[in-house]
Amino acid sequence: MPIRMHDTLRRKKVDFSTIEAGKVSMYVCGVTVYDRCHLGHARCYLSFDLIHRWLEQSGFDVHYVQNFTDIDDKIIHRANELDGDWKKLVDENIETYYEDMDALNILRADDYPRCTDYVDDMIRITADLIEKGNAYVADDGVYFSIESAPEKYGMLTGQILENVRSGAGGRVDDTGKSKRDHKDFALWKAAKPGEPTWDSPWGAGRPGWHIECTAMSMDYFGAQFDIHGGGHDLRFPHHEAEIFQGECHTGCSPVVHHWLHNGFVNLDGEKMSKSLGNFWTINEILKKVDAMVLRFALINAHYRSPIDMNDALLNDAERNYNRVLECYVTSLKGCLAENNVPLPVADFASTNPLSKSLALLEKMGEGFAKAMDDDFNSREAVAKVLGAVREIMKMHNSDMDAVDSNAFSHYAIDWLEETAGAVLGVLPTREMALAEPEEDPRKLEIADEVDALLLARTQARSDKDWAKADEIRDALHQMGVVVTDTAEGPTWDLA
RNA sequence: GCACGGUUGUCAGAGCGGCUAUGAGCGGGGUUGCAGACCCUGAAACGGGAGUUCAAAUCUCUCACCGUGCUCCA
Repeated sequence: MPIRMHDTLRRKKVDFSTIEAGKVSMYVCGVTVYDRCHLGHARCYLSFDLIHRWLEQSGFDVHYVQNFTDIDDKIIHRANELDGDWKKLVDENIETYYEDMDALNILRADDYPRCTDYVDDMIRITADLIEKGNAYVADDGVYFSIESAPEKYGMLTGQILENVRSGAGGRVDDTGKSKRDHKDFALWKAAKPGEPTWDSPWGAGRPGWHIECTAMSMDYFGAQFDIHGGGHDLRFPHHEAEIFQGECHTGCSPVVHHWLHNGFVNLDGEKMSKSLGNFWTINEILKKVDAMVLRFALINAHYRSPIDMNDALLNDAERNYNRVLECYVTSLKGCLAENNVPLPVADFASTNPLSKSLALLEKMGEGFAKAMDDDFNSREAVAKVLGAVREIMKMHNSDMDAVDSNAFSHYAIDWLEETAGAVLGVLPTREMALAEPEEDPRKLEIADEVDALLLARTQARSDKDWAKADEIRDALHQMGVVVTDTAEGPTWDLA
């Protein structure tokens, strides 16, 4: 079954086909490194991580390129607010970018080009566009002329040339004064005092934002490539500008065969933005929430739909994630020996519960693949994993004989590692899963006191002195300790 | 104004022509002194109107409402 994906340009799901059989060229717009990454970046690169993983899992050899925009107005402004050293600012933020993404178990792209390494290419492409009559030199830079290719306007977003708001009023940037038309966009910005500059045939200056991605993607992939991704907000004008540049420069139409855009993150129903003060950096949120729980929460939604991030969503994710984890650990502990016993044939109609269960899990596995094939529907895929977890736990809790239990545990581990592990990326390593959790120092401090109280409570319970037992439990609550009674006796943890 | 997307039970949110998911919540049961956790089980929805069809949450038209973009943005 072919993979289907939603192409922004064609505005529908299409069967995925590659330029070269078995290989995928994928370019995703990276971050402008003027600050730490926030939740929105996490969502974007997580979306494409899932796409990356599923394409690999489906047998494609994926060449994944993601850039860093390391020169731009915001970087210059931010550096000037600090010590003026934009290179230092850029390096620091690239460093923390990797830290944040690694924490979220996002697989590295194959290449992370920086746009300042591509200024020569951008100059070459700009010169070619001028020669072809698609761009013109003005007082303060070089601009792409929309009028030279009006048929390409609004391809991604359906903007109609006449309707785009006229006037460039309100631009923070004071370049753009000598544009012939307000819709034209800068390919090269003439030098301004105090800014980093590069030499060019049009004098000193620096490249425009849009031309970067064209230069870098073409360097890796040539005139055409399979997938171009990015945040929903980049469709206009950034990606439309790329279509103008790339297609006019190469003469290829299309340059990009599949346009993929991920949805945004809202916070408590409001758009996440700095002006509203509801910006969460990944770094901040990971102080409160386990990275795998955050990952689980973010993939538990289709990549194109907006996510409303709130505590309920995170609590939900935590509960479900722990369920998956528990199932994995139980299965790992269930493997007592090498598996050399064949499992029974999977059969829904069988009276053997193991055989029936295997049939169910097989079907869940197929459902998982079907969900991912259908425009990378990770939410549906997560649902299949949770369904399988329920089934696996049911079997673990049933009275299988030791041989079956061992064989089933091996099967369950394979199932989970292929889906929740390799594709969804939410399983820890086997070693980490089996490792005893490190004791919280706060817990050790009060352990003796708590144990003494629990002992008294156990005594009270066996005396059926419920009032006293509950009194002790309340006292423990006051200390921030939660008691849970199990068949093996009471256990406790910090709230 | 233009464009794109959406409106499904209490909530979140899949479903893309013939049973409807999943999770939380709620009801019943089990386990439990109780609570929690866990397990089993149940009820409950397709924005309004029209059309196509043997059959519509699903396709078409229409109305209403919501979100996002049109400016640097993942």
